Amino acid sequence: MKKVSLKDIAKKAEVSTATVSYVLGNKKCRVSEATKERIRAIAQELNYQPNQIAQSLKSGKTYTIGLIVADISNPFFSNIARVIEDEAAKFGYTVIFGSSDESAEKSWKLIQFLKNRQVDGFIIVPTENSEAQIEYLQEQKMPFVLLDRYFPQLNTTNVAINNFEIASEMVKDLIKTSPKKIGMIAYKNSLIHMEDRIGGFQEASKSIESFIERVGFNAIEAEVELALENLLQKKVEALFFATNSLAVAGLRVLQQKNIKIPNEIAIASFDESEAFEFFYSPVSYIQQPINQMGTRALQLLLNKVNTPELQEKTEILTAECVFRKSSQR
Amino acid sequence: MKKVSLKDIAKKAEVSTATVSYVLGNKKCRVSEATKERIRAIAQELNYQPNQIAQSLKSGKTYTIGLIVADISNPFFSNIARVIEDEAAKFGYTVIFGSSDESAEKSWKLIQFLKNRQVDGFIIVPTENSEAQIEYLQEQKMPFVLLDRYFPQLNTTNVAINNFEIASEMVKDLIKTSPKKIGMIAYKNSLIHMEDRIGGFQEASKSIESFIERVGFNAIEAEVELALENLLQKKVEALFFATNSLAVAGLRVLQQKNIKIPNEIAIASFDESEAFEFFYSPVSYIQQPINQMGTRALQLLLNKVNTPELQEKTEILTAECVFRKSSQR
DNA sequence: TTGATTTGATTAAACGTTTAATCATATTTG
DNA sequence: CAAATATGATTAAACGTTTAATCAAATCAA
Repeated sequence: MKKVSLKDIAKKAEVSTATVSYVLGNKKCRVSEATKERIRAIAQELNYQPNQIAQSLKSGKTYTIGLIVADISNPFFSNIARVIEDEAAKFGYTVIFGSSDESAEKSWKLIQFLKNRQVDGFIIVPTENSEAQIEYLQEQKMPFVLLDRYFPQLNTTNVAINNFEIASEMVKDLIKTSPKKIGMIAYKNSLIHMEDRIGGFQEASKSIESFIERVGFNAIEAEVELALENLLQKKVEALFFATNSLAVAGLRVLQQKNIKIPNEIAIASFDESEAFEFFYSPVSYIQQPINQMGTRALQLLLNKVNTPELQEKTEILTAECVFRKSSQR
Repeated sequence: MKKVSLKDIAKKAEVSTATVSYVLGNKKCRVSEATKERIRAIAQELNYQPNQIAQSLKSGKTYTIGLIVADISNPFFSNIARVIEDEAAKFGYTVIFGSSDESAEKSWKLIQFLKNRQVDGFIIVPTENSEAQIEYLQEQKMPFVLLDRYFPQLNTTNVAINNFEIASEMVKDLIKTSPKKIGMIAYKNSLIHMEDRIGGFQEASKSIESFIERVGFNAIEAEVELALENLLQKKVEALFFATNSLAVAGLRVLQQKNIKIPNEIAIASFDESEAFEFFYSPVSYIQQPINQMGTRALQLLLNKVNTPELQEKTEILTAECVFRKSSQR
């Protein structure tokens, strides 16, 4: 069952492919109504579907965008992917995605890969040390939007949240019962979102003793356990997790060590997780505006795709604190 | 910064585009080493990247596969997507995905959409009433593999799990302390995976009184609450959830109604969820072999893509029961 | 009636590749 | 030394579209 092309329709209708193209493309052109009808009927009959590859080659547009996230299996990113997918579909765009695993090398491979596939633009959650990749895209005049994180020294279009302020707000709540020591578990990641979360933590806890433990991306379980043990030795009375993955790993350890939350230690976390609500002491968390993040990123990208010389801008959306029992001593 | 094409390299190297194509494509051909070197150097210098769109148009292959899941934001599917993505990348394939939301209409739109984008094949988690779509793909000789569910009456290649047996095993464990009544909450979905889970439940609980409540996909929260209330009225002493989403909604209600698990009611669920482990009485669940499901589906698809007349086959992988406290009375 | 305009459609080139067929030139063979 | 072969490269068509340029015939105006 060969694919039906314009040529097939043209042959059957005894006209040129150009005529068929004009008619099916609804271009303004001079073709008699009779011929139009005939062509449309035949197209319908043969169930003609235009070959987008050929269209893309001609037009230089693929109506495809590349989405690079840290890890599509992380609910935060899969939820954002879902939003972007839905929003893109509204405008006739398809989404191709890839996971960088926070590795600049993988990220570069993905960029090359997707660029060869001629995506019209990128939405990228950048990894550490990927500045050069971003600058490369700029040189190539390839439209893109950075999401979740960005590089302050680079003039790019970004969609992010008020990490510093919201972390500070959450931590202030965490220490409102005046503990003497507080701890934070964050990733070993120098990107702005992480630094801002840490900055907010420090700002809010500057009046008391604070400790920060940072773990790598690889052996989260083991490293978080170690980090937590260090903090327990310091006798922290409150604990702030920089992401949901860290919190879940942390909860596991806390539960296992049978530490009473919030009485012995009050806790709160960034991001959401289904686990938070069912932990015996429901976990306070910072809710990111995922829908907005996805739709804005896509909107800004499409703007750039359609208007190349647009000014770069950074959009900072506001997250919200959801207070539950885990932080109320 | 226009894109560099074979033509640009050819001009600079003062040879024909054909020669450049042969050299960069590493085809066996008769070109002197000197020329080869010159061409390769220029390609490197100009940072030539082949235009995959043009290649695809010529070859009829896009090295792209379409993945249609029920909902990419559901961890079960995003995890599978991740596995498929990684596996596909190994073979130089890209994944384009879409969420059907269990709607045959959306599924059809996605199939059309992806087909126009000339994907080489599909991995589809089919929705109810999409048999015609599947048959259409067969007529079109479009390679595809069905995942998670399939239509027994259609001769297709499928990757699924032993839903009946594993559900039966879990339910048998659930009733080993001889409760008199057991309930199940399932989706209103006539597809085989759901029917088999229900079948396994019935088979295992045939010696006692059993009740089945089925809820729609839309207002899960409200419907699950209603279903649960019905079952509570029947005074069931054990409860089996057909999926993680149903279980999470159910746990919410159970927690709110302050029902003691497992003492008042023993529970177990299909699928995993981060919530299960942190529920005060960790939830027993059926763990699906997600890695295998993804890799096998992709493998079978690539086999079909490369060997069109391959025989259809159904691969049934085995899930495992993970017993925790919630089912031990 | 002649020239200008409108109408309905075709031609041909282009997008960036791939690849069979062909063609000079150089080298080997008998 | 002529014929056969090997070497290094080019030509041209094709994939399925789009679209500017062109063309022939019919209609109109003067």
